[in-house]
Amino acid sequence: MSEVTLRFDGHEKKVAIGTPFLDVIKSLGKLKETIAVQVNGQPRDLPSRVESDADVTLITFDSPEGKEIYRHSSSHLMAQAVKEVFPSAKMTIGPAIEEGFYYDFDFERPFTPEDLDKIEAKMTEIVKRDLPISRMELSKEEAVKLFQQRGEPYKTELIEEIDTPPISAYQQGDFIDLCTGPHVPSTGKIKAFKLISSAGAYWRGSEKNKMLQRIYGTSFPRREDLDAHLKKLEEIKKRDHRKLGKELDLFSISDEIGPGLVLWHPNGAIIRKTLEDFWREAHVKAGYELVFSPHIARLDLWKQSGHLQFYKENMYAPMDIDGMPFELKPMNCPFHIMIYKSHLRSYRDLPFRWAELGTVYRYERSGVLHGLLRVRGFTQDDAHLFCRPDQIESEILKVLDFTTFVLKTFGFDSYDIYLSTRPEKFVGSPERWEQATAALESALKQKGLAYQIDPGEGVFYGPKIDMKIKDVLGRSWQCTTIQVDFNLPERFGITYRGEDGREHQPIMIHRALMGSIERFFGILIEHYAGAFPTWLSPVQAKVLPITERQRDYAGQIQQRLRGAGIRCALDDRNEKVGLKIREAQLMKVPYMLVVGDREAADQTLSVRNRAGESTTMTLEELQKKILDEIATRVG
RNA sequence: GCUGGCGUAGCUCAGUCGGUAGAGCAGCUGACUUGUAAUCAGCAGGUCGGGGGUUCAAUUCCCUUCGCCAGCUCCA
Repeated sequence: MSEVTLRFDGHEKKVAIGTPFLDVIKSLGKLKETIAVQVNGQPRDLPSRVESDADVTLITFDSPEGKEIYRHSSSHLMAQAVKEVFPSAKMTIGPAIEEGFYYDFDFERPFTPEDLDKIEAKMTEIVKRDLPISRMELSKEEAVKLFQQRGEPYKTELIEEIDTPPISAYQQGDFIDLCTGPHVPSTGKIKAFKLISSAGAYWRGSEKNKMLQRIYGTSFPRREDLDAHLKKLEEIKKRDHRKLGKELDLFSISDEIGPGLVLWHPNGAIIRKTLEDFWREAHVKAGYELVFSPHIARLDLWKQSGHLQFYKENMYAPMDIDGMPFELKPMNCPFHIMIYKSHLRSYRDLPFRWAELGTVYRYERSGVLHGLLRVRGFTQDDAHLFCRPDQIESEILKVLDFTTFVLKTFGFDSYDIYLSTRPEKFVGSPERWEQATAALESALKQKGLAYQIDPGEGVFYGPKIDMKIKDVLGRSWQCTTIQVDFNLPERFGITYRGEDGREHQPIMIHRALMGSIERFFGILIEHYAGAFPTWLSPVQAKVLPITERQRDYAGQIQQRLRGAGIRCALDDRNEKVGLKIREAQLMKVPYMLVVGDREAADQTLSVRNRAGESTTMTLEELQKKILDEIATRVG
């Protein structure tokens, strides 16, 4: 029998051709954690056999590939269980996703939580059977026949579209699913799993197709990892900005006003005001100028901008004013362009950086509205830069610096960045696209920011950089977008007088850092779990006198702190201090200032923070501490 | 928009297999003068999301409409 050499990371091993990788891994003592192998870069099942000399990497759950395989095998396990419990369910597709997996079934009714329990119990049983999972390869005809026999029409539809034979399928017990693999070697490998939810989903994601029943689940090799994940889901629930928004009295959305329209209560409004002040001040410091624009404009403006053509489905019906149609604005850009157009512009003037907290209204389908994260009226932290083509790169560099500064202020320092390039339908010349895309890319590189290219995902009018921030729970949120626009300058015919005395067309860059104030606020609520840093907290300190005897002293403290610019409240009700503390704590007030006879006598404060730690300090010390936290925006 | 679920007091939630509803918290009133996450007592509070239908009778059953939630799709 001939031998070949397998090269593992750091060592080699000679094995006989035809040996299953399973045996090789077993001999290395790594069978337990190994899910599959990569042979010369190709993922393979453990039961597959050694064919030739090769570089072999062990795939474990710790790698993204490992997770994918593990979850995909989990989805097969679930599908097998569903077929055993509900034989009439037709299988469709069931991939691994970010934090788990799902499988879509065509079933006569939605699955209930009780169904999920039954399915989960069946999964446990199948895991106990520890069925070997084996790969089979079939011709297209064989595959179609097989799944026809098994009564799986969706599978045969999928097979019909595959034109790279052979077609592979995986079998465990008498369950067979169409799949490219690889998979874990047996059902017993799936250790800890949980079915999370079920909901409708369209066949192939199109609402024209039949609604299928999707079951979401997740799985881990170790029980404690599953528990940690479930705990995180709990934590996410607890942080839901809609729940905290109500509890902390930050905002509301009223039926009587309409869906997707936000009321900012005083507690939310003061946070917004603080955010906006910070935003404006930072922009002025970064060389922007502030502008304002109206909420409606003549329909003709939107015709000229092209919004009426390209953005119609997000715009509201026009209103009639003195026989003239006007339109509620879905964007701010045309207004800023009109500011540009109000003068003759010279190349010496460029770039212009005009920023506006511009409130826009967009029609969103009712099913997509979601708290503050998806609304119909919102304020963009918008800016438009008008520059010469040779200034694109330096402007983008500045925007990137500025963005990271702004986001860091809120503790967002980890991003996923996407560079979207020219789509199939586009305006402007390919050369311009190339130039602008290169400028964006070069700026990202100079800043040392890691990014991914999203080919063809640019907007029709120009390439863009999108940044997703990662919150404290590791969830990502799309906020920042930086878009080059060749279209609007063209449509509005804006120009500047060049060095050569001729008219040139400026480049326009749209950018929003937070995206929208509403959405960003929603993200912040969840990010901070409602416990805002001192500079943002609606109430920064609350004086809690123990009895009526300390009323005067408490009042003086409040006045002093208020006078220093600190948002300080006073709870002088005839209540026990335990209750006052409880309420202030639930409202997540950063500093609770307990004053009793002792403090009044010593002219001190018993300062309790949100963590429940108390220290005694003087008013001066506390004031300095709070002012310092406000100034540095930490704490 | 689609599919499913839900809508009962300011909030969180019970309940009625059809006979017009109940708790805790919040609110109000009173007592208590209080030491680091809930003092006690009393009172009041709901055309059971809106409209229509079936019925002697609807919060309950049916239809419709609005809104919310989850998912799909789409996006700041």
